[in-house]
Amino acid sequence: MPELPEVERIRRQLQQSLPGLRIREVEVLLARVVDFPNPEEYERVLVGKTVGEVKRRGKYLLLRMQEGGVLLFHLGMTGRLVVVSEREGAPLHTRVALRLEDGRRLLFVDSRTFGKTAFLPPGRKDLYLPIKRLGPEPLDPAFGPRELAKALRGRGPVKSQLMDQSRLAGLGNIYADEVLHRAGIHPCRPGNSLSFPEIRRLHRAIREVLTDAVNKGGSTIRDYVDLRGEAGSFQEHHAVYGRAGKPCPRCGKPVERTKLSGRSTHFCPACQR
DNA sequence: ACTACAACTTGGGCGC
DNA sequence: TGCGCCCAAGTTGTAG
Repeated sequence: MPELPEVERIRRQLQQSLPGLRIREVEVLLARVVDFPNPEEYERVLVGKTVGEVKRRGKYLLLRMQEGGVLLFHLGMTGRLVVVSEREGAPLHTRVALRLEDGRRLLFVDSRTFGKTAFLPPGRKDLYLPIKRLGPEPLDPAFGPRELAKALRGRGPVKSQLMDQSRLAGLGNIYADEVLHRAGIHPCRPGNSLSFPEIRRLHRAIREVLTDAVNKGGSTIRDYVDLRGEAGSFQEHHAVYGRAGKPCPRCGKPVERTKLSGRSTHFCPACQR
């Protein structure tokens, strides 16, 4: 589920509660969620480390350790991070548990197990290819229409290009649909067919939708909750995603749903050209 | 180098 | 109630 706004929400909450805390114990409950190194080494190497700054890159959460190295999480479709007090039990589908020095535990919970975690040793962030391959950050001030134009090279559908993490980091199925609606661009348009004014509109739409979504706590379709267990509210503002057959908020015509490279795609046939 | 699709996995919702 | 089918916020690997 979690796309850039949801991950950013969680990042901010982690940044408020974790830095300065030491990890006392690490328990991997499902080995295959650990991408690197092997689960035993992951457990061993994290014990005694102190959490520093919490960063985000695309949909990845990066917990810098003060001693060096980075603890990484990708939430996949249903992944959650939860902080529980000393006496609270771990929820169903807890995959990794980190006990902190204040007694609380940081839990990685994921029913579908598409999520991943890894520990990247100091100075070895480049060894983790998924991160190395990520495209630019859409909310980075340096990301302008020119950078977007670069991401939209080639004649594939613009929506697929927006979701391609190596072209642009952070957009998934929900926000790709929402952004294209706000810009008035049809999801099936070849990326390289967009005029520069259209690119500027799309660039603006990306910044506006993502910023707005972060401020509204992200979108909760089914599973997403933030660190405190609270759902987002941006789904109430979706113009097209999940609204097939309902009126387009701009023109009132029914929103259509189709399939584009295997993903359900929502758009207004009247507003999006 | 493209695009399309299956695979990974669990669970919810729907029709019968 | 239950079974079977379809669907789901993501990524990766393979086939064409």
